[in-house]
Amino acid sequence: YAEELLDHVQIGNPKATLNGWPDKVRLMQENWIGKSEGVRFAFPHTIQDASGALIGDGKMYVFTTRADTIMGVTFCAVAPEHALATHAAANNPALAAFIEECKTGGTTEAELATQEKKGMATGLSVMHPLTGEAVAVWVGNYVLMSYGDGAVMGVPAHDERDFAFAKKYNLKIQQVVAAEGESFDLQTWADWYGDKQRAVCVNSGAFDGLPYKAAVDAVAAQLAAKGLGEKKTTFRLRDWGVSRQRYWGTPIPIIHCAEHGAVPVPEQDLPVVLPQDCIPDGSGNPLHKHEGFHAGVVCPVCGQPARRETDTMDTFVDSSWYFMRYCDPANTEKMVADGADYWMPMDQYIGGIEHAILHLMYFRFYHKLMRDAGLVQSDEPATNLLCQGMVVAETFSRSGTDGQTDWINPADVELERDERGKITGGKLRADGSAVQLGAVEKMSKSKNNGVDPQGLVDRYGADTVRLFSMFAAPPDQSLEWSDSGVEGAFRFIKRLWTLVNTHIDQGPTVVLDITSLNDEQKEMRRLLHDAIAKVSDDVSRRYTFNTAIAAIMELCNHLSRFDDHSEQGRAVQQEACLAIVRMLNPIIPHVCENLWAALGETTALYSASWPEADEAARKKLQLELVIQINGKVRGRLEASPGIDKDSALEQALQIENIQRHLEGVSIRKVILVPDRLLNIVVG
RNA sequence: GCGAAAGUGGCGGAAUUGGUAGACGCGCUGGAUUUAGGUUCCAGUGGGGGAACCCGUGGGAGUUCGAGUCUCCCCUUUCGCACCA
Repeated sequence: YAEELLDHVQIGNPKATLNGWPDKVRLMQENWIGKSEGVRFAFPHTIQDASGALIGDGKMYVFTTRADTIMGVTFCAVAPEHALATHAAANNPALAAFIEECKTGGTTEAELATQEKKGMATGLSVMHPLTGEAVAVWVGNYVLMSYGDGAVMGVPAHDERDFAFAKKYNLKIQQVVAAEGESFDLQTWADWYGDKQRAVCVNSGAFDGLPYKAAVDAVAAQLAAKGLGEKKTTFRLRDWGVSRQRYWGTPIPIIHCAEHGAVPVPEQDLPVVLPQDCIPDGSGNPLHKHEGFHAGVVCPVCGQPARRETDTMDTFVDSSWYFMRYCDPANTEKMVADGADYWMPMDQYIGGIEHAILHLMYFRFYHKLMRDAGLVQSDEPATNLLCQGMVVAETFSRSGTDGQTDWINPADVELERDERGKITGGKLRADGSAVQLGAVEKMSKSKNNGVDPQGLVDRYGADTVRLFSMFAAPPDQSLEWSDSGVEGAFRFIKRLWTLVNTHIDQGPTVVLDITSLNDEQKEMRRLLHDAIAKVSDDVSRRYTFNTAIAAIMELCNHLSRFDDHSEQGRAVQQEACLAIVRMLNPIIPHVCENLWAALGETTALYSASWPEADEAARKKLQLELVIQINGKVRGRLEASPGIDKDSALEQALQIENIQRHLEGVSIRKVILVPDRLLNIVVG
């Protein structure tokens, strides 16, 4: 499935269907799948093992993306675990010791990054597939058994790692690729040596003059003619071993019989259920030692006593399709039923970035597997993906009595600020002692900077905590926790409550008659319907709930200044209040349900429709045109929408400040951005 | 080492298609109310300057009438991968 997993997720691939996924995740999956197109070919040899058989049938296979440089091969390197390495080490204690050293080498990131490229000659040689020359085989600590065939061709002139290796061990460096305007220097590596784009073959006989792609094709054709190789696509993605020696996983329904081997549990005996009394003691496979799990188990074929499979499945197996059970919760007969056809693929999946290449790869793979088993109709499990950010908070510390750092919870700290308001440190609430301000970090037990939302829910209510969480940052960014930010959210809710109730206290309103409104009332409605349009777009398309809330706050600020107690003025207020309550309902539902009823509505708020922007109401009566001179703002003027360049310029020239800036210079050009700005270019 | 993203006031963040940088909120300053604290309300709040104005989106170049936004180089931070032939 590697190819299909790549095609559907790859950015820019015509077959891609996951365009609603973040680019970051798509790229991570692409790199993880690691598709690499090249040539797999063999170096023939006559090396025999102890029994006299040819090792690998006399062929040492390698994989390369640079077949065009095949005439520059001056050595080969194999992984320490390679059969040829093992063979050579049998009579070579120094080599055996080197191989052991490679195996014990560190595998941490830091160790790998600094680890030196090391090797040792095996004394063996293989034959170059095209020239027939002998090529020495080395063991290299940088060659991975798990990728390709565990062996590589060494072309030091055109691979940076091979170059370093050849320098270190005095191996021959043979230039076989040239680039226009560059000269090759045996002493120092230059980036162009390995650049496919600029490469043209030289010193390569029949291939001379060919650019990269043509040379690869020609080399592959020659190798194929000799029966030694062909073009091949290699993937970094490997098989998924689903079994685990764990108690807590889905049992694998297999019975092991001494005579018949691994036999599937008959369907009528499914499901195999985990024993409830198994207590893992940390040693060995817990189910293997649990006799009750095997009691009475017989081979389905011969009926003789047998034992169950004791490995369980990786929990990633379960998380790869659990969500489809929600589509048909009452169905007890099938793995998935008709509901999955209706609901899948899911429109929006939300999860942390930490799942980018584990769960999110497994569940895509498993979905394709289920599709090919006829269980689901779709190709992919989720159309859109949102990776939410983490919650972070400031850290506070002080030195403890024994010299170690004590981390103080932010809830116990009184902040100290300088006159600008910058936080400089803090004091412990309990005893007033100074604490040191640290970095803003992911909430954790070790840094003691976690905040319990329950305490805030008790104090301010769930709506306040919800509002702050949505307002503090866009959902895909990390959210910095701030107690004063929570208080700000609480203040807004109180202001909203006062705003709506002040309106309600003035009594019932009449039906809005938009034809009879004055300019101020029209302007208030324009602000309202602009806000509805923005909030609708933010919530449904952009998922920027923080800016949606900001737009509603702004609208509330305008509405509290709209002091119109006329019948139609109050009708406008009623329209605005009802729209605000509906827009805020998903975020602060408890408050909104109350306000909705108080505004005189008798149906439930959750069944009310989302407000729609009235485009006619959004037309501006007057607008402010910014006047720039050479791109700098020098004035503004009140204008009617659709004002043309000439009349805008004419009016702009009346402005005193504009006149001053035009003294002694001539106008070269005038640019009008309709209804926004006028730029006068002078020189 | 490779790949990706980001860098905007004191802070979280806004600026959606190259068109008024700093929306909204926090914090801070001043004022009103209050016995006081808290709450609430009003005004101010990027920097410099008396003002006109100048400077300002990590640094440096460039494209453009116009750049936070586009291009190139550099710096820093964060994330991902790990010798991938």
